[in-house]
Amino acid sequence: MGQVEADSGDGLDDLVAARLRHVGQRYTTGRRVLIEALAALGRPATADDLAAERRLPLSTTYRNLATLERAGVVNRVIGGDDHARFELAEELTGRHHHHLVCLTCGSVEDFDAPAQLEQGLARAIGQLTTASGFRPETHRLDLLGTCAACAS
Amino acid sequence: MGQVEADSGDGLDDLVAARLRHVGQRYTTGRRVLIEALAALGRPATADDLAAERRLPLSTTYRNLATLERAGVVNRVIGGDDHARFELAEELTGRHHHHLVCLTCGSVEDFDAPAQLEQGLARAIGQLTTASGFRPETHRLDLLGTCAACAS
DNA sequence: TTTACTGCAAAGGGTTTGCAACATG
DNA sequence: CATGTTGCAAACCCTTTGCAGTAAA
Repeated sequence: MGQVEADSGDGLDDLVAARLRHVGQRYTTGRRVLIEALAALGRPATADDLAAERRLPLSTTYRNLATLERAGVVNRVIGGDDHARFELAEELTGRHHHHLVCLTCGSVEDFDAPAQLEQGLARAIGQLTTASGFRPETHRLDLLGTCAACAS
Repeated sequence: MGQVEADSGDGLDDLVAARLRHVGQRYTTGRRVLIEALAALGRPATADDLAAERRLPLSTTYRNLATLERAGVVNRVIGGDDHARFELAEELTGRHHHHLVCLTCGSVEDFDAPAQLEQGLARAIGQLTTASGFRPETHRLDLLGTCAACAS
């Protein structure tokens, strides 16, 4: 499918607005704030993080993150604890990546896999499709371990 | 570290008993039932599944699964919904594998990755160790999509 | 007989939702 | 004006825990 690229701030805004319109939703201030926070942070954040940093009510934060997820603008990420984390969808950032998950504090960082590994993955996934009834849409590759902060 | 193999039923029992003893816990009937159910099922199951099938109280099921996890006998698996899923640890089954996660119903199935892919993964992980402060311990590779049952 | 385990009921904690007021197209 | 959105508070639901009784070493 079409991979869309977003370079600077306002280009991203336009894209988000378009996607929201596409599912019959508005691009309100609260949602723009969330997008800005996610773009600025550059790694998966919990709803708590976002709500606290931008002084938003938790309920609205969750609701808007859900809406943005439905619009294909935000992705939910599974971390190391029971907090859901959110990041900008890869389609928006134009950058496929994976996650380093800290088993101690639950934090998540981004990490780029070598191209060769991605190719191997794609090949393996292609083979699998025929073997079982499962229809793969995407994959997630996480490295679980200890982050720099927790290792010290 | 040492990879332990478990062939038939009672060998597995002995292994589990040893691991439990090692953390000062007993191998009770309830725990044996859980291990049996997990071994019979052959794929990640929710606490609900296990409790319902074997007529066990949910609380005891959760508690025993936690104990078994602490003993290194059971692993917690992240699925497609908010239910935690559990499976026998790879050290016990002697079989490294990954998961097919259904985005529709949340179910999880096992799947073996090609050896070549695993090698590529190991290599990429090795390179990463030096590049960042993150210390990887293990990895998880999940294919997200639609299971055979939900595709129909 | 000491220590671990069970089962019930109640509490925890992240997430979602009902509802009335508000804002936006 | 019609519809989507907000914010508070309450509900939800998976999971954990306190406690009194039971079973195992």
